[in-house]
Amino acid sequence: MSVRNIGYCCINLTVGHLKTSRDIKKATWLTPVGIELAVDCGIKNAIDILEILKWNELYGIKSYRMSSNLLPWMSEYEICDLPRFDELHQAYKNIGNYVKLHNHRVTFHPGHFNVIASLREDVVQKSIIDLSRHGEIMDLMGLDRSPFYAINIHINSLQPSKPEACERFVQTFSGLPLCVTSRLTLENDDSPNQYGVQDLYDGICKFIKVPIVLDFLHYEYGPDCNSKLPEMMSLAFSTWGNITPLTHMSSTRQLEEPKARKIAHADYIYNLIPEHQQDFDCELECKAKDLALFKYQNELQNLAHLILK
DNA sequence: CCAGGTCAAGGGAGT
DNA sequence: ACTCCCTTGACCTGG
Repeated sequence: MSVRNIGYCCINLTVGHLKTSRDIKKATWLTPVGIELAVDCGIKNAIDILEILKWNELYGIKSYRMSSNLLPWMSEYEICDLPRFDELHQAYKNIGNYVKLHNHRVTFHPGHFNVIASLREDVVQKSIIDLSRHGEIMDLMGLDRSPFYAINIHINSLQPSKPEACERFVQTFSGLPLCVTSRLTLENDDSPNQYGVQDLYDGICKFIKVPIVLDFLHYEYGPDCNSKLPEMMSLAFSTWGNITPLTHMSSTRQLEEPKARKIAHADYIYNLIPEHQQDFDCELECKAKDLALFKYQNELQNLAHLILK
């Protein structure tokens, strides 16, 4: 087996009381106590992240994507200026210590509003701030500045053209803080018009050190779909140096709801994660979260049992 | 207390 | 032109 660690994203459906995306709405944020409410959410979210990691450890799960809603409205302030910052920092340090002690891998997947290649300067600036906060939180956790702890995004712009958007991405990248550039990764898209592994490699990775996160479902529907998957895996994995590459796995929702759009994610996985001679980690993007991970592992065991017989 | 409406944000694709 | 999809369901109000 070349898949080393399989993880899930953000929500644990088994332990229902743990929440890591406590948030406040704009109207609440704008009240005089908005900032206290925001940091209170942040501290509670961080405490629950640690509880989820402990639960993961109990079940042998070493890979976990953290929510990007960890700290409400974080683009609106400097984290170190928050009231109760020491308390928040301690909660983050506890996470980082646990991650390192038990060899877990945690990542971020910041939202689609981050478009650092955007033609709109205001969008670029907001994206830089949001990505910086993600990097700063990982710094506060004491996590290495390495794409092992990936901050993974899409290019998310085709304007004014693919090559020019890549150029803008490369330019903006050089202005990002080290806490981001040292961890930033790029994921292949799910549409033939957008960015495949080859596009990312040619347009970005030849110029700056940004590893490619290969999403197996997106590969099916993206520009690379006529290429051989093993070759695309080799190409994506070659961008990781000596760091274990990260991948994403999911199944199309059409297998559960024929009328759903093919790029929508299913509750569970219906295909095996592809194999490769090189080890890699894999985050499952399933609506059923940890339940999907267990179901996949159980089916794998059944399969192995049948093969052995 | 619960159900339902609503929520900061970009961009592209499907209808 | 409008809705849905991606990332993260959870907040908040009115009954």
